[in-house]
Amino acid sequence: MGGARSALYNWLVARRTGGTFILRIEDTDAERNREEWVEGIYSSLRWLGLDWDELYRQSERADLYREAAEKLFAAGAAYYCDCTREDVVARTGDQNRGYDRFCRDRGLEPGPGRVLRFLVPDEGATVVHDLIRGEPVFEHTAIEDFPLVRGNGSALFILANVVDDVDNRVTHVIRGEEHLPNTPKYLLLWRALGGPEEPVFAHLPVLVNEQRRKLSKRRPEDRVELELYRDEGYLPEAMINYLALLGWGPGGDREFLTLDELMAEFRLEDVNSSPAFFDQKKLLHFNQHYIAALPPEEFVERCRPFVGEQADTAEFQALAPLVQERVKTLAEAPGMVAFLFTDEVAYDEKDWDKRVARHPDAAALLDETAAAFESCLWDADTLRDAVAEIGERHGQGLGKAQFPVRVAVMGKAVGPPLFESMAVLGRERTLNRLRAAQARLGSSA
RNA sequence: GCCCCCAUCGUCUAGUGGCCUAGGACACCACCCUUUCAAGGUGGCGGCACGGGUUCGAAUCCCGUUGGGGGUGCCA
Repeated sequence: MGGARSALYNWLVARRTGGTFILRIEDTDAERNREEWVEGIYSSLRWLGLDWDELYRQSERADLYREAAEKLFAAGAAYYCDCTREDVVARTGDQNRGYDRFCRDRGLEPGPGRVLRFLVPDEGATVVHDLIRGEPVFEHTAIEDFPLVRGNGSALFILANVVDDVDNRVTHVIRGEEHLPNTPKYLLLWRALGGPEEPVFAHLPVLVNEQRRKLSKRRPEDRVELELYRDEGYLPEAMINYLALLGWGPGGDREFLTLDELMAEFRLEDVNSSPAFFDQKKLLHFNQHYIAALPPEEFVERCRPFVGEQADTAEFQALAPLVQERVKTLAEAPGMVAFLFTDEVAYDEKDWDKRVARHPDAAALLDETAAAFESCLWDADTLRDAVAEIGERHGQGLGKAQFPVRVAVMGKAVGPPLFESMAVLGRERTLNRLRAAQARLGSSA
């Protein structure tokens, strides 16, 4: 989720400035990389509609990184080190102290198991120019001699990133705030590599959960995978809109913006600097709004993965507008229209019990309604008037009187408007269901 | 521990020294509408963390305190 928000902001900046949006797969750690995760990135980005101009994987550029490492070592900007984590902790007595520079002057040559470390200057400080955070200063004494290359010869992420960013002439580094502490290292490396004009940085506020902790894949309840939302029937435009608002606002009282509007109005300089809670409830509200705003034909189209081929029927089409304003996700659509696609109504037993079995006049209501429906005109208004009149005879308002009919025809007490639904269902099927309900009620009584 | 970041209703935000007795949205509550459920409408609840400055005037600028978060990996 955080990555998607970062991607969106990057995409927005690239598109509005005529820049190039580069998708780079940072898979330098072969052991942790999984092909399905990479596929997940592609499909999620495509789902959101964030198209990329260039694509490459760092795992294909190892030669470039090796070359840069050799150059750094030759120039004395980096040195080899054979200390293990345990060695360092044993010497410093501190789990979180960072590397103690033990190997700086040992003159180690490259070799298996030896990491290449960047030699951070003892003096001075590095200033980060950040569009969102101003100019944080990092004293070099507080920066450890960080590793660039693993003992197995592969590049770590910071080396790969700087090499690629120099190579790509990257102008904007827009990423999560958790990377801010890496930035002085990035800058030191950039300069050591003789990079051209430095990029401008924008460190976005992190996305947090209810406990105000950074959203994490490790915590399933954080629900950070986009696929989860796609599969539950969230609309990408709702997700985009909501994500854009996490850390940024268009000013004034507007909240609903299309991708095009975002592109026109988004400014990195206006991004907030404090963490934002990813509120699934508000996302749901956005989704509901976007579903209701869909043209009915498109709603039907988008429901197909959830409703199946039956989504194409004229009955579903006819009811679509009434369904749209009653669902918050596309996944709820089947429950709304299932009654259209069956001959045998599946009763919700609770509703049947409460609204039919224990309804004082259910039997009479069902009988009279069935009789009236035999020959009346078949449109929603007529059907409503008929039931209203029958209800009146029993001293009941339409709100109460419709329940036995509703449960008989649709199987449950909640759903799309009854009379419109019956109009779509047709006389024969409606009558069959009323009779089935009469029989069921009679046999249980 | 050390480094860095952050601080307006519960949440996301508007607000960039006077337009603020702080506006909107989500959530929540009430009422209206109503064929269920929704949607919609109206109203309500609720906030500038605290303390010092600067200024005629501060939510807005400065300092400090407190609180929260991130980093501190041969992960990214």
